[in-house]
Amino acid sequence: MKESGNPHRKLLQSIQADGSLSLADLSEKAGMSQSSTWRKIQELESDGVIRKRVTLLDPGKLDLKLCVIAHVTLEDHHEETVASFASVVSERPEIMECYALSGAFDYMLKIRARDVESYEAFMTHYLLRNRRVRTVVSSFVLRELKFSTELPI
Amino acid sequence: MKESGNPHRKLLQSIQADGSLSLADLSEKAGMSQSSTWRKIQELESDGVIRKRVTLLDPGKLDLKLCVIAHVTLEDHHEETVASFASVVSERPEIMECYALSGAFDYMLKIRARDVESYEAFMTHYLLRNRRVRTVVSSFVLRELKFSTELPI
DNA sequence: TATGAAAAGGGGTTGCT
DNA sequence: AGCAACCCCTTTTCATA
Repeated sequence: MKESGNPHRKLLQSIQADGSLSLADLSEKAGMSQSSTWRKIQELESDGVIRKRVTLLDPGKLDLKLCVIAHVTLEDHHEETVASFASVVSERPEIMECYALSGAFDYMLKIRARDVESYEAFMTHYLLRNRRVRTVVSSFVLRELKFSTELPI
Repeated sequence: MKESGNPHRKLLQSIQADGSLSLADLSEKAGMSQSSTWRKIQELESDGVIRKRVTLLDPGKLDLKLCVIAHVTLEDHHEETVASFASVVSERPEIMECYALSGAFDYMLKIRARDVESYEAFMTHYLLRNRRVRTVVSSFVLRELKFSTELPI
């Protein structure tokens, strides 16, 4: 919340798109000095605008051929029920994304697994076995048309 | 595809989790020499296992308060219909993820917008106005429980 | 040929103007 | 905000098995 000038937006766009750019590259793209660019990045980091830097890997090349979109409803919304579900979500690395939703389902999950068998095993073990989970509807991903981490800024 | 030893897995996990780690950090975590670590990373990059390095930004801090999960069905699956939809998906930055699904709906989309009004505008303009789109069911994200780019390896 | 060590170079970091 | 020095990290080269 401040001066949202063009250079700062340019900077954000650049670091979003490519985390390996050098300060020289970034300052050129943003049209600001190397010093200001560096200081701005520090500011963005301490303000939490920059969450983290990561390396994106190719699931297919790492034997994670299966991606599933699962919709879940719980039996109730008591605090303990919700907390128990949330803890499964945070603990299991197969669950890559999870959102509480408005509408017919309580949650949407994006899950990655090696194959159908390992997904079946994961699902039975961590979701279906849980008495608090009422329904799970799984849709298999046939094709990934887009996966971007770049926010529309 | 070859010797998938523990050190290589450790390396992949480390670069996934933190894209800002130095070679010294990475080689220590993986338990291999700096040289081998460097060479392995080069290999992973040219093999396409490493897709890209990015910086993750906080949507809330950038006035993108709204996240929507939308499910779409098309009127038909003729090549041109599918291609036209795919081009909208690839062009619009608000659409951050899109997957072709098995089951009741053809596609699932994750969309980010500033607020309900701008989402409504985007949706009307790019989805509902498209004659090839039969239905769009939007679920608003009430809470993000998890968003991870780390594959379960 | 593959691996590790250590030199050489470039870029990030810091202080000063 | 810009400049420049420093230092660390990346990258290359060389030596060894």
